[in-house]
Amino acid sequence: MSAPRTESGAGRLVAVLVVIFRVEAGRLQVLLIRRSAEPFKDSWSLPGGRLPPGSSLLEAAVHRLEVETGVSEVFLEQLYTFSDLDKGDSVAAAYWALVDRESARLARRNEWQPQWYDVDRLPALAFQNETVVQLALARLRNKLAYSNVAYSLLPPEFTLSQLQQAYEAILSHVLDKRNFRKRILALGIVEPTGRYSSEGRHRPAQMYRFRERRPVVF
Amino acid sequence: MSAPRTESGAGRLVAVLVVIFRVEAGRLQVLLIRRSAEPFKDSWSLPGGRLPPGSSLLEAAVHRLEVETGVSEVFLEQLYTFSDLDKGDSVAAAYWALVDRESARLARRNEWQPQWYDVDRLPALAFQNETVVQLALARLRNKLAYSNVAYSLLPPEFTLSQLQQAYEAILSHVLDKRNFRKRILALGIVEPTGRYSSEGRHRPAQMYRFRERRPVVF
DNA sequence: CCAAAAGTGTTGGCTGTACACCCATGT
DNA sequence: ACATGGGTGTACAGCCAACACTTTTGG
Repeated sequence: MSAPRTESGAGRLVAVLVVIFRVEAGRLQVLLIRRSAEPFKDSWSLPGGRLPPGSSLLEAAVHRLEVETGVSEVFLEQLYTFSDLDKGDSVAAAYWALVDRESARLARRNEWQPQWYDVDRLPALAFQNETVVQLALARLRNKLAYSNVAYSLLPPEFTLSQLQQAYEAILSHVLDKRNFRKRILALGIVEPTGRYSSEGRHRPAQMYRFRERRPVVF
Repeated sequence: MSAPRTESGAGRLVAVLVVIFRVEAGRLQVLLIRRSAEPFKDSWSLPGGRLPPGSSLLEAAVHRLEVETGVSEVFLEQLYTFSDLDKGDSVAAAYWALVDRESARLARRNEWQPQWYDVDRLPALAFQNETVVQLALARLRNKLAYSNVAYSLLPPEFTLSQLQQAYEAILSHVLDKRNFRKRILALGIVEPTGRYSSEGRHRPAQMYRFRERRPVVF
């Protein structure tokens, strides 16, 4: 049957995890927390928690993201649901999100000590959270090519060079400037705002914004 | 936290659904069953059931597929996990699979009356199973282009015309014969067996097999 | 005038698409 | 002989990758 039978017996423990990425100083980073409970107490893991009764998976993921970073209107998508991350009998629905380093601010006062880590220099993680991160990273790299996911990685206005730097950080290889601009402009995911970045000791740069601040796939 | 706390209180009900496709007589079909329990008793739905204690999601999906069709070595992949298919507090992990009409044989004696339905002529479904089917269909169409998913839709040996017919049934539009053959051969997902189909009142056709009988993505 | 980043075009290869005819077989 | 499906090639267009110099500004 496609749904629960009304019957007795405890169900499964359902957890929700969120892989939260940002780009900082040309590095792709993931948000990790220190576990405050057993098992794996004090080791690093992805933020997450038990799915509260009455809450949908998405609501729980949004809430967790908001608790950790303070942001909510960002790209957030289901990644995969795992049932064998630990030896217990639990099911973990993983989500992934992209946040802008300026608007995402970690709650410093948290009992778990949230920290950003470069994806290519992760510490040892609880359960098999490295698997989850790797899967999220693969999805991210994949979606970069044919969607506007990056919209929530950058501030509302940005230069094409900044966008390119974000792409390079994610893909971890350099891109040709002219081809990058051609491709992005041809995709039509951004448009010029008419304003110019003045923050250089250099030539001012045209600023752009994403046409859509929600997921669009091509 | 990324996993269960050891604590009291019942968890969630976790269900596993499977969207099983086949191609029959040029039509793409989905397997449906009649619900034998409330709610939605006697209406059609996707095969599924509660995730048994101690079982992983994949094991449960494999098992369900095997119960319904008798096959197990086929393409089977996680689709999406829903938490709002019904008004209850359950979570449903959906999988999708492709089976060959020759080897998949429905268990006739089931209390639920499994039946194949054309995807474009579904009856009213319980919960929001139409959503699930539509999502699975989108994934299937998408994956056709850059993977060998079709490997479990056809018998071990088949002609390129049969393969093309399967593609056309899934995409629901006709394909150019020469371009199709060029593309499939260039992808390298199939190879000639050297044998010839003799089942025509027509010219015998070269038979092919898939190089890999497990998912390969390009 | 120097350093630093912005901005800009062309070419060649590859890939995908459109399109029509002949062949082998069975009846 | 005819009906049925099997099998094949070419030409054009769009896309992607490689590649280097000039401009603007601040110091």
